[in-house]
Amino acid sequence: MPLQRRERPAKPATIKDIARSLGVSISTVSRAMRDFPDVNPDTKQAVLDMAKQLDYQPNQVALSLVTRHTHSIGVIVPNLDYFFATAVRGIDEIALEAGYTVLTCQSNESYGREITNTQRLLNSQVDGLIVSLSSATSNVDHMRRLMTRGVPLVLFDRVATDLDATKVVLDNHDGAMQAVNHLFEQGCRRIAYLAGPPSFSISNQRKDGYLAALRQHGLPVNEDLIIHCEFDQAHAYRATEQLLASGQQPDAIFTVSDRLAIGALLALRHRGQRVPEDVALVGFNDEPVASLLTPTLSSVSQPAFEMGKVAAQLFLEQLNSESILPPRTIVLKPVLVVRESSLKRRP
Amino acid sequence: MPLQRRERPAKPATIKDIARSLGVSISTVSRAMRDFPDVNPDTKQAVLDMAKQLDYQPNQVALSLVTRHTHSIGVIVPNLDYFFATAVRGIDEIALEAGYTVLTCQSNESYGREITNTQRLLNSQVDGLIVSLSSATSNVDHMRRLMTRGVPLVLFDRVATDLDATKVVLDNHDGAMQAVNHLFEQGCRRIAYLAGPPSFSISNQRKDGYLAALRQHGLPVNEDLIIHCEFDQAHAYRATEQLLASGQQPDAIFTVSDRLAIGALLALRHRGQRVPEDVALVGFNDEPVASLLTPTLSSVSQPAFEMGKVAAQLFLEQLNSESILPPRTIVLKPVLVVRESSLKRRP
DNA sequence: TTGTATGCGTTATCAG
DNA sequence: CTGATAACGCATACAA
Repeated sequence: MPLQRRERPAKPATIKDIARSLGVSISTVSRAMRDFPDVNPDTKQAVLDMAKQLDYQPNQVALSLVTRHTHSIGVIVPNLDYFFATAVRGIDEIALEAGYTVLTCQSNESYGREITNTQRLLNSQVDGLIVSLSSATSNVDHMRRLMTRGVPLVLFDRVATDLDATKVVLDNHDGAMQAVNHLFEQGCRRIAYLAGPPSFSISNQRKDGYLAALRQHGLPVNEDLIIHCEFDQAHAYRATEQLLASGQQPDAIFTVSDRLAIGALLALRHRGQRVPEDVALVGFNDEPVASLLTPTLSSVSQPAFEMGKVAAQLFLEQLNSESILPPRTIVLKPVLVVRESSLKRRP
Repeated sequence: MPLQRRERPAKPATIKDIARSLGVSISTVSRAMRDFPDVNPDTKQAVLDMAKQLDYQPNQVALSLVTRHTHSIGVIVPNLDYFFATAVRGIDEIALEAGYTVLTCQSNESYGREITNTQRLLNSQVDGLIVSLSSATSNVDHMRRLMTRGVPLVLFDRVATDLDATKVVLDNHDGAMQAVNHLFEQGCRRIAYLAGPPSFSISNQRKDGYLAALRQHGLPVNEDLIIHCEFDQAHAYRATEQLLASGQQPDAIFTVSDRLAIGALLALRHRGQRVPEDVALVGFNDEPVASLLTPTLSSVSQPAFEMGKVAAQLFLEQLNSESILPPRTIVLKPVLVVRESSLKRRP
């Protein structure tokens, strides 16, 4: 006895089917469907009825082949953590109301995957790309090629300095300065910086801000208080332990992300250091978890949602322009959110 | 003086361009590109060279129009929180190695958006859909229509009971029982259940497990200890306050998600209730935040990544089958992770 | 081994 | 108001 198997249903109806069963030409159907002026109301109604009856759905692929655009935006992000998930929502928001569909891919912090994703999205004929680079990406020739080919492109957050493209970024320098200034005001003088990988541009911009703030307050720069580590909690934990074990006792740690701050917090706790009494702590990103930690974590807040929205707006602007617009960079301002982890003095 | 404007670059090269500049026919080019057996090695090399020289990229849209499939999978999720972001990574993992691209859309817990997304993805000719339903979705006719049209479909996590489709779900009943059993063993006898909206099937399955566990232990069911609220922290906070104010003092709260558990935890803390001494707490999802709370949160862990992978596998299986496979449901088992918030007794 | 012709579903141009 | 027909970029059956 054969397995229960339902049959494949009939192929989807096309305008051709509508035309045939109505005895009119396909061009008439095409026009009727698209609400053209010069079409007999009766035939139009008949077409619409038949379309409904046959459950007609326009084939976007065929349409794209003709019009050469798909009304879709390719988005490539390194991962879908809180920050990027929020930014993607921002992109989605704007895209949706403009009638665009957002196709999101994760590069998983891999250069190879970023290239694959770029290739695939492009072959799928997305109308352009909004990209945040993977941490492993140092060579941006693949992005450069896009621009050469005239593909609309907007980079956000993780951008390449040596690429002359439209960008949306955070003022990382300023964010770091806010954090360090705050720590200074709290009486901290030996402020450590827990950084990401040395190749990571965002991390370096924040480092510059950190250094600038130290200079501004006449504090010496102690290279031993600047630690680089991979971008996850476990590495931050080890890096912090190392820092404490080295005898370089800091009285504050500023980290390049909340995730690293969490690693640092756990290490501090493990070593019996009180936060903020012994060591104050400030993170970056202001993820929801910040307010749930004990102590609650001070953090530099990024307008992730806004960032996504702006990126999408710039993208659409570029798309709708006749000529290629000269690249520009929008810089958004971060805001320091002070919580318990850095409050040594009550005001 | 006119604005600086670069010109639009030339249109992308097609096989036709290659053919013309080589003086061969397009079919020869087509065959050479795809490594067909019967093509002269010399011409083949010439084609490949020219393709590189012209920076030829195959037009996926045109190809799709012919082959009737796009090698892409549409994914619709209610949001991109930790659970879904992880599940999407799982889908991505499997899809990538099978040569498929994943196009992710968020319904934002909106029924309307879910329909729009379905429509758009379908018109983009994705080869099928992997969907987790929005919380606002009660009518699943749009999914039913997909199935009628023979569109491969896999539902995961948030599925519809009245839809005979292929599904990947968690054994929610079992997860809830594990949680309540554990609380019972810890000496809790007045165990409250903080539920999601009454229409929410996952919430109800967990409720059934909760009730079953109570029965199993001979505990009475107290309807006042079952509270429904919206799916966010703020509502959970209010609901918990209400529960405490009502005089129905529970000695444990089991919540339908970690997010609700956090709301409950904050409310308990605010009311001066100690966790776990006065009220034990167990959440659901085991998000990373669980181990960062104070006290650390016991939670029922879902294999989100695995769930995504299985969903993608079932999807591909369906896609590669000649006939339409009879729908089946894969049930994954949750694991209770015990942490401080529910440990009244040290073993 | 290579070329020709046709079709995928739709829009657009040009005649009726 | 309506109908042919070419075109979009590619694959493929059929010829040569």
